[in-house]
Order: sequence, then C-alpha cells, then structure tokens
Amino acid sequence: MVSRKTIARMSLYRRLLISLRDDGTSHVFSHQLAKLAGLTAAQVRRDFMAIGYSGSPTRGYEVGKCIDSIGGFLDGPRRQDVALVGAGKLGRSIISHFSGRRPKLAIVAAFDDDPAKVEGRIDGCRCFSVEIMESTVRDLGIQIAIVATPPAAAQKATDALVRAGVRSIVSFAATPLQAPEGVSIIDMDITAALETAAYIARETPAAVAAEAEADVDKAATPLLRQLDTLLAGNEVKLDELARRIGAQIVSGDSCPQRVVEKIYAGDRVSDLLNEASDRTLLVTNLMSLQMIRVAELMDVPAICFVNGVCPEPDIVAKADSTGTTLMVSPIGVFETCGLIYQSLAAAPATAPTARV
Amino acid sequence: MVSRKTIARMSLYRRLLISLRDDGTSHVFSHQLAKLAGLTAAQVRRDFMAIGYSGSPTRGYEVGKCIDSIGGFLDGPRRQDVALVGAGKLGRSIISHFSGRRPKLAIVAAFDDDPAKVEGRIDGCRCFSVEIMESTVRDLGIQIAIVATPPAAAQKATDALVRAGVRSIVSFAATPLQAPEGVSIIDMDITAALETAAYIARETPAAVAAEAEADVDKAATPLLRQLDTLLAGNEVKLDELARRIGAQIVSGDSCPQRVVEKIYAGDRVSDLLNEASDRTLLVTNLMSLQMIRVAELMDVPAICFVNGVCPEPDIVAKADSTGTTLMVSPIGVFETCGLIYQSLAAAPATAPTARV
DNA sequence: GATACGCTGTGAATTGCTTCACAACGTTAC
DNA sequence: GTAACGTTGTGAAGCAATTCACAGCGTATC
Repeated sequence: MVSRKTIARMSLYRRLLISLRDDGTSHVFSHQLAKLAGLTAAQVRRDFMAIGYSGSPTRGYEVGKCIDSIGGFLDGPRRQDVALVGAGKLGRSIISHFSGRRPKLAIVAAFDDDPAKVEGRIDGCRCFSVEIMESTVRDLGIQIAIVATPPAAAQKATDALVRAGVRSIVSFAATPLQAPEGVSIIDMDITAALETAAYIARETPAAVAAEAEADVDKAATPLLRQLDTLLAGNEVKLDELARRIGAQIVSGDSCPQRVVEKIYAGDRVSDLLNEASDRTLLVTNLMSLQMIRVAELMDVPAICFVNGVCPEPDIVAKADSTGTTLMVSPIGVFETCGLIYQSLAAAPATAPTARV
Repeated sequence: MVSRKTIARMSLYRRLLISLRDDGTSHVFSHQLAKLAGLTAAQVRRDFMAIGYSGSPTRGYEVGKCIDSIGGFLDGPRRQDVALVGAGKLGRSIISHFSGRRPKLAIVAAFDDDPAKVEGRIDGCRCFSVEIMESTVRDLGIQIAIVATPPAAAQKATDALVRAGVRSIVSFAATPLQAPEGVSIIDMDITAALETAAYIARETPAAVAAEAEADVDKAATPLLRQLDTLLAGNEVKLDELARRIGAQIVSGDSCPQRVVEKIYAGDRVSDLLNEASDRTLLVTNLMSLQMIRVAELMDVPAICFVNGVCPEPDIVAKADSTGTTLMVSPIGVFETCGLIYQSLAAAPATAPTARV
C-alpha cells in the first residue's frame, strides 16, 4: 500500500504539474519536478512508480498524462463531501482556501456553536448549528471532516463526527484528537510548527539562512394517458437519445442501436422491478453494481447516470459483460428527464402537445 | 542533534503537561502521556531522553519539572519575534491563534500588500505594507516568519524574508517554497492534508482503482445554461404547479402559495445541500423522515413524492411541523419531471425551445 | 549503423525513526 | 529482609522512507 507521505506528495506534484501545464510546458524530467517540489529526483521517480505512471527516458514525463494519472489515483470516482467544524476565523479561511479549487472535494457544510455564524453562508458554504452536526453528517454520508475548533471543543466534535461515520479527519485543533481504530487523524499542529521553527532558527548554526387517501388516481388518469401517448411508439435509439441530451456513452461495445420508449427515473430498486422492461431507459444517480445486476435481471437495455459522474471500471466492466449500455448525462435527474421529454415531445412522429 | 519530529512532539508534550498541571496532576507516567499524545510509551521516553530529562521509576515524570525542562529546551533565553506575511483570513486567524499564548514567541508584525489592511491592528499586531517588510524584518532582527500569502506571492515574500535574515519559515502557501541552504521551511500543506484525508477515507475499506476522465463536463455547459434560462425567473406557485401536473397536496395547512423556480430530482441527499434553496421543489421517490429533515435544513419549501404513494402520517406530521409542503404526483419521477419541464417551457414567460 | 548521452525504472543499500526487550531500580507487601 | 511489581532508560532490532547505483532504452550525433 502506498504511504501517507507519498499521497501528500502526489497532491503536491499535481499542483506543480498543473502550474507547468498552464505555463505551456509539455514534458518534465524527474529532477526538474524534484527541484520544484524540494525533493530528490529518485523520490519523484519512486512516487510515480507507486501509481504506475511511466515516462519516457528521453522526454521525461508528459505533463498532461501525468496530471491525469495522479487524478486517477488521488481522486475518487465521485465527489467526496467534507464537513468542517468550527467556523471561526481559521475555519472560514480554510473554507475560502478550498472554495472552488478541487471539484471532486467540496466542503459542503460548516458547523459552529455560535448562533451568529449559524445560518449564514461562508463562501457559499452553509453553516449550521453543531447540535445538528451528527445527524446531518450521517444523513449526508460525509466521511471526511476538518476540525478547527478551540481545543476544549475538539474532542467532543471528533467523537460526534466518528459516530456520524466520518473516517478521516484533518485537525487544526491545538490538542491531539483521540479516535478509534479505523478513523485516521491528520494533525496540522500549527503551534508545534511554529515552536519547531523557533527552535531551528535559534539552534541552527548560523547560515543564511432527508398521508391521506388517494382520489389522486382519478386526476391522474388523463395525464398518464397523455404521457403514454407521448411516449408510446416514440421509439428512439440509444445513441440518438444520448446525442440529443448531451450524454456520453461510457460502456464499451454494447449495442447502442437498441430502442427505448419508456424512461424510469429514480433510485428505488424495488420500483424498478415493477416498472422496467426491455425498452426502458433507467435514469439514476445511484451508481452501484447492484443497479447493473437489476438492469440485467429486468433486461433493461440502458442506464443513464447523471451529473457527469463516470462509473468505476468495475461497473463498466459488469455492464459490458451483461450487455447493458451505460451513458452519463452531464446534468441532474430533473434536467435530464426534462430534456428527454422535450426531445420526445418535439420528435417528428406523433407529437401531441401535452395539455397542462 | 535532535530531530525536527522530536521537537514538534516536545511542543505537544508541553501543552499536554500544562493542561495536566492545571488539572492538578503532579506526576505522570510515560504511557499516560503517550495515550494523550497518541503515541507509544517508548516514544515518549526516547524523546525525554533526548532533552536529558529523567523521571522516577516509581512516580513517573514530575509534571512541573518536566514542563520546565521542555521550556529549557524549546524556548530560547529571550523572546523570539515572528513576522507574518499575508494578512488575509488565514493570516489573521494565525495571529489570533497565537495571540498571548506563548510569551517567548510573539508575532510582532504582519505584512500585506492590501493597503486596506495595512496600518490596521489585528489582535494587537501591527500590519504594514510589504514594501517595508525586508527592511523592517531586518531592523527588528526577526529570524522566524510565517508565510500565508496566495501562492503567487509566496516565493517573492520568501526571498525577501531570507534577504532580511530570516532563518526559519512556516509556510501555509499552496506552493512549495525555495530557500537557500541554511533556511529551513516547515510546510503546512493544507491542500495535501485534505487530499490525503480524502484518499484515506476512500481507500481504507477496500481499495478500488480509479479510471477514466470525463470530458462529459464540457458538453454539459451549454445545456445547463439553457436549462437555467428556461427555469430562472419562471416562478410558479406550488398549488398552481400541483394542479398542472395533477399532483395532490397532502400536507395540512402549510402555505402552498410559495413559489418555486428550480426543481431537484434525485435521492442523493448530499447533492441537495448544494443544489437546494428556498425556491427549490424536491422531486423524490425516497419517502423518509430524513428527507423531511434535510428539506427543513435547507429551507426547501416543498417535496413532491411520486407514483401516487401517500406518505405515512408521521411524515406528514413532521412536514406540517416544519412547514414543508408535501405533494404526491400520481406518476413517476421521469414523467413528473417531464410535465413540470413542459409546463415551465410552455409558460407565457420566456420559453426558449431547448435545442436538443 | 555504431557510439555516446541522459534519462527512466528498480533492486539493493542506506538512513533515520520507532518499537522491542530487558537491565536497573525504587516502592510496596508480607 | 526479600520477593514481587511496575516504571524508567537504553542498546538492539525492526521497519519505513529515502537514496544510491546501474541496467536498459530512445534519441541524437557523427
């Protein structure tokens, strides 16, 4: 397994490489990158070896490819959300620091015990009361947190985060945090850093130093019928549909020529069993192997993931093996459904304008 | 010579010991201190050995004496002054962090290129223009500096600090700093720390390799913009919307007169945090109390359940109590989205036919 | 087309840090 | 008094991270 230090350096390499790319550099040698990072060339080569990226003996490393390789290693397949506890000056500055920087890593919620800060927005990040932290973090499925509270509140916050399911914490608190096995703490001890600097300055030998009944059905009938009219017989091929909505087909060679005439949007697998057919396109934001398995079971020809999130290789592989076409729509579920609907309604075939 | 890591731990030990002393503890064993610090007992003993402090085999270490010993090692004979460059949020939070904490270590001057910050006082610390930094630092004989500037300015600041005689720098800049031999740099790389945390959170359970990139995002832009145009300013009242799509409002007395201008369809709660607002209608097939909680949290005015499934009384009750309007659409997510979309597109206002 | 060059990828060596393991020893118990 | 216990201090072992050193290869040069 690759060490924590190597991971941190990867983060650094990527920033350096991005900066090189922006400067128009296409290739870089290990010793050059080493110089920029303040390391040795051997260290850089070892690190790249760890992620399996190879350069050319004559041109060195390709900046673009290298950035992608590091991205493949460092970034998860989907966005990871981060919670921040302690919206004091430090906490707010950290939010600003990350604001819009890494699309795959977003501080989505801040928590503080000061009512003044609560309900405000800090650089676009919502701030809530610590009282709802545990439930919120759990509900959101957040696994990463930053602790920037006064030392007295830090351990309590950490315990709540751990109970909420957080697995990795970056701490700026001036006190070490106790966490159970399996929860990793990365301590950014500012005080220790400054004191260390002071020591060095002093001792270094001089150098330059988430009721009711239903008469709902009655009202529903006419509408549903219209929809059926709209969709039925309005077959469309998968590849054509993908093109119309700007989605990209990500699964390999499965036949995108098949037709769909019904769309099911939603993540509830149990409903799928009743709704889906071999002419149904499934629009979902739940990306899992289970989804592919159910699609196969129901003979669903295609699945459209949303928000531009590409499925992991094992999911693509599974889809390929079952012959399910996968596509990724760059936009959300509502927007994707809207476009498909619009597209079908606008189709030359039978296009009754739905009375609304 | 004692290692940098050991020095940083000393700083930590001292803080832990001071807190123990304040709690009235007079003696402490290596394993106790180790527990507090998150280290092993052997490590603690080794470190104390390095500074030549000895404990008693029966009583352990004397807290007071030990603090003094560490002080003798860590602190210099006289106060050491520190300069800070970059009085942005991060810089100011660092000043507050140290303000009055360590008498022997004081941030005496801050430097920034923003005239608005210059000449002001931050937690008692004077702020000056970067222009006079070099000469001021030199004149004050400052040997320790903290760099908290944007990456672009960091190297320049470092060079000036080095010329001014600084021998040890703690950097919070998002870029590595180059310094001559004899000037030590302690890099607090926040970005690397968070990315490392993200990696660990993701890879800890079962490692899965990541893959391809998504140029899906590019295709997304124009489409999304069109959708925004379509939806923005196309406000519609909740009761009107419900009537148009044949949905039934099931929650009690909450005000269905509110308007919505955005729809979010999907069950992924975490995305809601970023997407939802007090004008967003949430279309979902996930019927749970958690959904109501999140809606409340985000001030989402209404939730539309689908497939004609009426929510349980407890959910309706919860929604009533939070003022969230609940409606039930007789049809599925896709059809509901399609109808809403159609409805908005057909609205008298701005109705650009989406190019597909 | 052969020679020289400089770089990468990697086994092996090295360095530095952490933990083990145990002698030494003060304290308590009987 | 002495046996048992639990802790410190420390040499030695172990482990992780880094560096060395060089084979191998693509390119350039003559």
